[in-house]
Amino acid sequence: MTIDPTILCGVHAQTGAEWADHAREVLQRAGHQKGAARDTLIELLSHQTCALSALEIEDALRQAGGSSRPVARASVYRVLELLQDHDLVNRLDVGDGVARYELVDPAGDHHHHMVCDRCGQLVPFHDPALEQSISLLSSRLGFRTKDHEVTLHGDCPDCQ
Amino acid sequence: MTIDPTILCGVHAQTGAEWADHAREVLQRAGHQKGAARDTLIELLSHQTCALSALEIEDALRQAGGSSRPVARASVYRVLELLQDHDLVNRLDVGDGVARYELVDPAGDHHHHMVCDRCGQLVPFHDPALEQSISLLSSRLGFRTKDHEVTLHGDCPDCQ
DNA sequence: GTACCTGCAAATCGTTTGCAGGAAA
DNA sequence: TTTCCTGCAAACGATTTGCAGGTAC
Repeated sequence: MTIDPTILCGVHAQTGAEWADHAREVLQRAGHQKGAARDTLIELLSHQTCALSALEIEDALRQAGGSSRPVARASVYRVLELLQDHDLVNRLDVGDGVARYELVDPAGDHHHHMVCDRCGQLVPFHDPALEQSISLLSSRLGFRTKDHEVTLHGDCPDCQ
Repeated sequence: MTIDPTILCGVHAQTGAEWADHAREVLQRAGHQKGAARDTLIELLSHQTCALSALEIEDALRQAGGSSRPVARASVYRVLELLQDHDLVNRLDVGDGVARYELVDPAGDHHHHMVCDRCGQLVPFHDPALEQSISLLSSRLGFRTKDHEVTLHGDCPDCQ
C-alpha cells in the first residue's frame, strides 16, 4: 500500500513565520504585555511541523541551550493556554493522556491526524470529502458546531 | 434549528443485557475467573446509555448502596482495561483529560460524539456518509487503520 | 509605581503499581 | 493448593496553583 501524496499536509517555513507575527499581534491587541517566556514559545512553535506536548516543549527549550532560554514548566502551560484562548494553537488529544499543541494556520486550513498506536508517530492529513461530510452532518444537528476532530488509529508503514 | 432524529442513536435496554452476557462469555472463554468487582462493573455498564469516566463509575457504585457493593478505584481501572483489551468497551477522550468508557455494541454498530463545551453533555450520533468518507480515506493511506474517532465540539441546544 | 509575567515549589487530579489477604477452580 | 482477583495505600506523571520577585509600560 502506498500513501497518496495529495492527502498529506505539512506546515511550510513561510507559514510558521507568518503565524508568529500573527500571534504576537493578536496578543498585543488583546492587551497583553511582552514577555520572555511567551516570545520564546511562539518562536519555538513557529518552527514546528508537528504537534508537541508541553513537556516536549519544555525539554526542547532546555536543550536548545544558547539560542533560547529555558522556560519554566508552569509558564509553558500558561502560555499554551493563552495561545489556545486566542485560537492561535490547537490542543489535541490522541488518547495517550498527553495533550499536544499545534499551531493554527492563519489561512484557515485545518487537518486531522493518524496516530500509530505502536510507535506513537503522528501524521497529519487533509481530506476535502471528509470535511464536507462533517459540514453536512453539522447542519443536521441541534448543536452549534464550532470545531471538530478526527483521529485515525492504526499501524504506520514502518510498524506494519 | 431542529435535530434530525435519524442521526441520533442510543443503547436500548435489550442491547445492554445482551452486552453483559456477551462480555461475561468472552471473559470466561479467555480463561478469566469470575470476580465480584468485574461482575459489578459489567452490570453497571450494561445499564448505561452514555460514556462514563472511571471516577464516575466508582462514585456510582459507592452511592448505589445496597444494590451493588463499592469497588476499589484500582479495580475499576483494571476491569476497564481488561474489557478494553477484549473489545468490550471503548475508551474515548473528548479533550478534557478524562478517559471515558462506553460499551461496544455486540451487533457491531458504532457511533461518534458531539460534546457541549459548556455543560459537558455528550451526545452520540451515527452517520453513514461520514463512515463512508472515512472508509474511503483509509484506503488511500499507508496506515493500516484499525479504528477512528470523530468528535464535534460546540454548544448544545440547552446552552445556546 | 502599578499591573502583569515568570519561576519555583507545592498541591492537585487522574491513573498505575506493589503488595498482602481472600476467593475461585 | 495454586492461581487469579481485589482492596488498600503509595507511587506516578501530567497539569494547575500560590506566592514572591522581576519586568514591561
